[in-house]
Parts: sequence; C-alpha cells; structure tokens
Amino acid sequence: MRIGQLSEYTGTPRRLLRYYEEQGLIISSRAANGYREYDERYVDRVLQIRGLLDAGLPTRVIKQILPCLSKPRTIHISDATPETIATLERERDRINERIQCLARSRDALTDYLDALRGAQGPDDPQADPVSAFSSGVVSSLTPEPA
Amino acid sequence: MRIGQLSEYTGTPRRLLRYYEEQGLIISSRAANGYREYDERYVDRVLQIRGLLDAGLPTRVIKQILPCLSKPRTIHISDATPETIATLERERDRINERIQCLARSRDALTDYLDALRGAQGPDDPQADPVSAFSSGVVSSLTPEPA
DNA sequence: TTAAACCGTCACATAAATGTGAATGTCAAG
DNA sequence: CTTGACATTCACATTTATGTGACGGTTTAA
Repeated sequence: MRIGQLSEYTGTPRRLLRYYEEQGLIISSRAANGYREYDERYVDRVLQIRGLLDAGLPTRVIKQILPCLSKPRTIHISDATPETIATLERERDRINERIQCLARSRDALTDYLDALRGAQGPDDPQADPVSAFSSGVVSSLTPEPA
Repeated sequence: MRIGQLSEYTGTPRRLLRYYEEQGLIISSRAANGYREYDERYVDRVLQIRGLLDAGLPTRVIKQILPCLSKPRTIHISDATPETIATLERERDRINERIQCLARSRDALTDYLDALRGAQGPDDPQADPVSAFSSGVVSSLTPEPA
C-alpha cells in the first residue's frame, strides 16, 4: 500500500509517516515513480510506534527496541554485542519504572473517582460502598482540579 | 525549604521547579524577600511530577490528575462536576492504554533478552533454559538493533 | 566591606514531535 | 488533454520540556 492508505489505516498524518522513516523507525520500498510502498504489517507497526511515542518514549529509544518487538522472533538474534544487551536491559528497566509510576497514578485516580462516586454521583448503580466523606481541608500543595 | 534545597533533594534543576510552578503543577509561598518557600512534602510531589512527565504525560494532564493523587484523600472531594469526572475517567483510561502498550513492549523486550541470553551470552549463571535458536531471516520491517 | 552562594525575573536557545504550505511530479478518469 | 487526487521534497512554524546566561537583589561568613 502507499502512504495515503497507511495514513488512513493508522490515523497518522502522512507527514509523520515520513518523519518516522526519517528517524529510522520504519523503512519503505519505493515504486518506480518514487512513491513509498508499504507492507500490511506496517499498520500494526505504526500503531505500536504511536503508542510508544504517546507513552513518552523518544524515537531514539523506540528505534532501539522496535526490532525486538517483531512477532516472529528468532530473527535478529546473533547480532548482539554486550553493550547492545546492556542498553536493552536499561531501557526495559526504564520502561518498567514508567509502568510503575503510571500504575500508581492510575490506582490513585481510580480510588479518587470511586470516592467521588461514593460521595455524590451515584448515578451509576455499580457504585462501590466506599465510605467517603468530604472535608474542607485543602492541601495547598496542588491547585484545584480543573 | 527554598528552591535550592528542593532542587537538590529531587535532582531537578531550579529552572524546572519554576517552570512547574508557572505551569500550575506546584505552588510556592514566598518569604519576605521574595524567595520561594516549600514544604517537605514537595519532595515527593516533585518526584511524582517528574515520573509522570517522564512517562509522557504533558503538564496539562498532570495538572488535572495531581490533586487526586494526594496521600490524605478525602480532600478536594465535593468540587467535582460531571465534566471533571468524565475528564478524569478519560485520563485514567488513557493512562491505562499507555500502561498496556508499555507492558507489551517490556514483555517483548524481556522475551528477546531471554532468547539472546539463551542463544549466546550465558555469562550469567542465572540464565533461563529458553530453547532459543537463531536464523538469518531479517524482517526488513525494522532497522537493525543498535 | 567584600566575596560567595543563594535567590529573583527576563529572555533567548534547543530538541523532539508535529502542523502546514509551497512547488512539483504522477496517475486515473472524464 | 485536463482535472483532481495523490505523491514527492523542502522548508518554515509551533508547542513542550528543557538549557543557559544576563543582570540584579539578599544572605552569610570571612
């Protein structure tokens, strides 16, 4: 498929697909006229890239770990220096830290929402019996929620 | 404490602490001379902010969810419009998506590393008995791992 | 009193991801 | 052949999170 198709399937502006290529995240073959030509597998690939970018990984890091994320593994093995391995391990650890951080926030957010629902918005009959009661104390550590 | 202390404790440049304040993520009281004055709780707060930023959340979103992440909950409850709740739920869902995406990548990365270790780098006596064997097939979907 | 180590604001610079448009080439359909 | 949709490259603009420095005030200690 060409860039327009891939753009449509992945909801990614053409500009960005070219940018990802420029950053070495994807590779395109060219038709005789110079048009980029993509494999169907690029749809998932691009969605994965976008997910990782959205999760805060820079293209530089994504470029490093992408080759390890292909479905049919048992490829790309054998070209691994100790430094490569160390780098990948470091990135994996960093990803783990991100996950932990996000999970903590998600859990706190969930608790907060549960408390809110328990306190005043029980329009949803699934509300948990969380004994939440409000006070007027304001921490002043943070601004008001929007 | 003043900004220098907070900067030292959190490993965050002064410049960024002022920036976070400018973005409404933190609030400082001012001493008579105009110096910013911080509570000790700001250390954890700033670390949390940095973690979320590093995980890809923009300051705009962090500002929204931060008030819900305070330890002593049961504060800030009662000022929640339905739109606020909907926004928070949406952000929670987005955070969840990020977590899923990162977890997938981490797992794939872990598998890859396990396979690598099984294939050639068993310097570590803890290596798992993963029956990994390499082939020369290259996907061409992605560049070589660095 | 002077120097060093803080603090303040202001402002310019940068890298990454992205938006947007110009100028042009290609191709399929009328 | 022309038009419209799609492609190309080039290039400038923008936003966000930062770095960095100028210039000046304050506090502390020699």
